[in-house]
Amino acid sequence: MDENLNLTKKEQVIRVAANLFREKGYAAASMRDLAQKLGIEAASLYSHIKSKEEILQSLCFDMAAEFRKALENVENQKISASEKLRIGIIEHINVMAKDLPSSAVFMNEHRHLSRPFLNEFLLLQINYINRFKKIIEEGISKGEFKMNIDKKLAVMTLFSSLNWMPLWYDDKTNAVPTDLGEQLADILINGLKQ
Amino acid sequence: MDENLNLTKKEQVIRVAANLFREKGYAAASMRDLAQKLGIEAASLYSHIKSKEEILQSLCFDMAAEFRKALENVENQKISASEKLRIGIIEHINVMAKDLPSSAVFMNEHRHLSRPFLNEFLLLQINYINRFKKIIEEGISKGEFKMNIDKKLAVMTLFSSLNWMPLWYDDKTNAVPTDLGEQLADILINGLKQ
DNA sequence: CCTACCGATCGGTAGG
DNA sequence: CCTACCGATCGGTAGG
Repeated sequence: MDENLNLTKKEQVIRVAANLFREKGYAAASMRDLAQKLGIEAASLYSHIKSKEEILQSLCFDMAAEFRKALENVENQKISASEKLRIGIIEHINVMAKDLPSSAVFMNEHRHLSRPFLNEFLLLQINYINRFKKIIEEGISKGEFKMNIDKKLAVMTLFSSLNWMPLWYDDKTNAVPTDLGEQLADILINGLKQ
Repeated sequence: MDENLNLTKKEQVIRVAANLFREKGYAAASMRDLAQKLGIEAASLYSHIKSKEEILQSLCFDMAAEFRKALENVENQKISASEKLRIGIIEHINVMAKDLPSSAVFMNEHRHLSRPFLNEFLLLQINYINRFKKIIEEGISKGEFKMNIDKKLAVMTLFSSLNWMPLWYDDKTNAVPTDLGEQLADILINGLKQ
């Protein structure tokens, strides 16, 4: 079944939960489903985790931390805005590709976080988006990007493409993550047009 | 509360349900929630609808039909592929803007359809995506678009941007739908670069 | 459209 | 990690 690798039992629970939450959605996935996939009784889950929501919190905030870390390495480099955008996209996609189920949960299920965790999560997300927006603004002010772009639309287009990827990307048939990132950056920066 | 307009009671139920499903997700939204928003008892809902899922089916398949209809008007025009793509995007966004809650449900909640409805829905969706893919392929073969584009990536980028829009678009602060469509088409076709 | 209610399932706990 | 179980809530029906 699932490889043990070097994961603690708690990590295994969270890993299997990520797959389940992605598949059925958080609300529709029951702890009994999760227990069954792990080969134990539902009550036994609670020796490893405090609650169903604790799992969701781990998944959402751990992914958020990964994304933030990856972007930090990009922002302070002395390169053009297009280059920053390109590398930022590649890094984001690489983070997702390392854990597609968690990425899908991060994107689609975070709304089931309870307060105050939901608010905290949304703040992190807005902050991350704004950092990409600044890169786009830098590109505009330096004359690399067109002046008349709708910045909000541009950044939401970028994020939509990035976040949707875990829903259709397949390791087996698609390009390796870095190539995919390169191509996505190329489409957004240079367009489809010849 | 909610305007009556000229809607039948069933249509009112479905309309309020769209808002509720968008807000909480289909699985987490209860029929008691829905009844409360309508000012009636949960049991009374069943004089108007057969089941919770019937509502989801209406929402998903009605939106699907709207999208298909809009695209048909575009495909057979004798215009360039870029023009078809541009108009196709604008039409898609106009359909969504007419009913943002249903659009959000269409995008995010269709996976809760039971079989065989889920399969039927997915076929419609794949068909629709393929029709956009053909426009992109036409653009490539006619030399309008770059030859070395990853067609699947291009079409998924397009769809991600389109489908994500109901989650952030706000009638009050954002551009009118047609302008938004124009700008999105411009970003995808011409890119951000100066 | 209501009251009254059903069986099923939910997340979680007690105690070992 | 298990058995046994809890109160709450779910979608839905019967009968008016």
